Amino acid sequence: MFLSQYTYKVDNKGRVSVPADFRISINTKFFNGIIAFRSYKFTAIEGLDFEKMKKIADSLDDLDFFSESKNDITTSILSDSYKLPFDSEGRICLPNELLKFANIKNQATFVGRGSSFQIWNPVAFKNYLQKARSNIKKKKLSLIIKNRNNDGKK
Amino acid sequence: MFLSQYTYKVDNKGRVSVPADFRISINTKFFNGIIAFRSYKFTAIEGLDFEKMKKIADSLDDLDFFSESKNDITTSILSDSYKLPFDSEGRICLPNELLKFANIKNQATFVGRGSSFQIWNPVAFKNYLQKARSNIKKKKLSLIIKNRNNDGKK
DNA sequence: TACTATACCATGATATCCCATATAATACCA
DNA sequence: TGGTATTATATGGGATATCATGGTATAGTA
Repeated sequence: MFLSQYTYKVDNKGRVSVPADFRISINTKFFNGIIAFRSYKFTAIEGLDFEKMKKIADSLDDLDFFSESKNDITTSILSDSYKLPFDSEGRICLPNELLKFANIKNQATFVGRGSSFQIWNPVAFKNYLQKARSNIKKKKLSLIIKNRNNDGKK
Repeated sequence: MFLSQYTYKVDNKGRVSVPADFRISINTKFFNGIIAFRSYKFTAIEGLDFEKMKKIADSLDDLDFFSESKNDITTSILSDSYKLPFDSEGRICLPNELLKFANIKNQATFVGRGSSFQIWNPVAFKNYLQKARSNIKKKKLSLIIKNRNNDGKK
């Protein structure tokens, strides 16, 4: 499980160390590295392991070359994804297209999200985190939701 | 699994390098190359390996023998498909008929789609990708996928 | 013979591997 | 508990191999 946050340097080759703690959570049976793609909600990079991406791909793949609706999704998820292998030091090399999208330059923040993680511009993430916290305080939504989930739903 | 996109040059003989990353995903047990045919939904070329083509052929074979439309599909897929072998450098030679159909001239973009891939005119694909992205944002399809993933599969 | 297609060889750019070092975390020992 | 040794981890740079691409040669074909 991916937890907490780590901020590391991005060198001039685009290389970043993946947090050692994240690496032990990554299933490297099929591919020794991670899959990365643009987030749909945030200006950040989504990261997960090969196994999880394969599940997503399989659910998209009904070997149906004639279906219309799934084509947009398949294209924008799978064609926009990158296989990023670890080097012997546990680093990955982030492609320019992703760096630009997430506005990452010299530093990157790895953010744990349970079964996946994100890679942010450190400042952007700090801002987002602050906003998220104050939202929670204002509305105290987190508790309400949790309670509703515990009793109300099956 | 075929992921991400690669844009390569097409030389005056019609030769293109198949992305190295795609090559390792291609099952070359039965045929050292790919199968290519016209896409039905896009102005692009569909690509897959021999094994997957065999699965498609088998699944078509199981369909109703007397259904007109399915016979048409079977005929047009199987008779319009090309076996394109790799040369020693991992290139294929795209037939003129496919190049013309997909409007490919000097450059071609290989697009990963999980268990298969497509070959596009780079500009045409860029336009389509942009459209697909905005469609997803509009309709919030990303959520639909996530949900399908969680409960849909056993 | 002319034309096409396939096999073979060459090269430059880029990404990957490998080694070196610093710093932080941990273990060990007094 | 305090201090030192040892390991793990992040980071940097240079060497190496891979890969895309161009060209030439050979075989097949009409």
